[in-house]
Amino acid sequence: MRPYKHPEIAEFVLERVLYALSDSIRLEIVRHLARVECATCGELDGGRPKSTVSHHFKVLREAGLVRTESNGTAHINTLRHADIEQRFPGLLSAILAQHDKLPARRRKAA
Amino acid sequence: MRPYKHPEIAEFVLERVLYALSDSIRLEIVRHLARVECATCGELDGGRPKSTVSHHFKVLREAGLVRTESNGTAHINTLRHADIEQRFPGLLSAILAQHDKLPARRRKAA
DNA sequence: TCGGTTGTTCGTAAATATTCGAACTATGGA
DNA sequence: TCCATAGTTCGAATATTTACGAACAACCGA
Repeated sequence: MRPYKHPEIAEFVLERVLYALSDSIRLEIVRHLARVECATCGELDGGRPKSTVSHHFKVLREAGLVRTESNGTAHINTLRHADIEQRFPGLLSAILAQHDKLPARRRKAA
Repeated sequence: MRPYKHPEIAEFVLERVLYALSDSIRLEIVRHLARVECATCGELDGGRPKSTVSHHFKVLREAGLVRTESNGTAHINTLRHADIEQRFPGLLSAILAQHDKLPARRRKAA
């Protein structure tokens, strides 16, 4: 019994994906998942309340960006990188690449 | 005197761009502009009230996706394709390409 | 079985977005 | 000058999102 419904690739909707990624918290989660391959929700909460994080994961799941699977008491999240790539080639790569090439954002020291 | 403020390339914010494109009306406008190169607001209103369309153009302008310039009484809109490409390489192409390769969406006949 | 851990769901309050009519601005032509 | 055209801005109603505490469910170990 799987409590999560993940959309199939054919069901992905571009607007929904873009919307999911238009939130800084969710975009950060996706970037993190792109680096670590998989992680529990707790590892990605950024100190926010569980219910808030759960909401964002739900949005990401329903967009097709994240797959969540139960593993004991923890829930393992993975980025559906290949699925998104198949449906929207180049999209996720462009978004993730953008992050890497923003060197001046956190630099505050002169 | 130019009544519009267009952000510079360095001011583009990914989340804002994604958000602007996460709305079907705005995405449609962008797709249209990608095809025709330039168009007035009226040509892109889809029969909606002017104030509604004006709002969506404002969102697109502030995200950096569209440039609007007055030309007589009409306002000419152009997609800032090169600017977006420079800041977020591959992003807009991926989004626009997606539209072209969706052959099964409107096919309902067996 | 009792707890502790992990995350979901519910309910509600606050913030944001969307829509659209109405009034307004700017431009160009008769 | 007067009028029509093309869009913007304002204001208000509606809808959607977000945030988060509280209650709940599933799982595991002792």
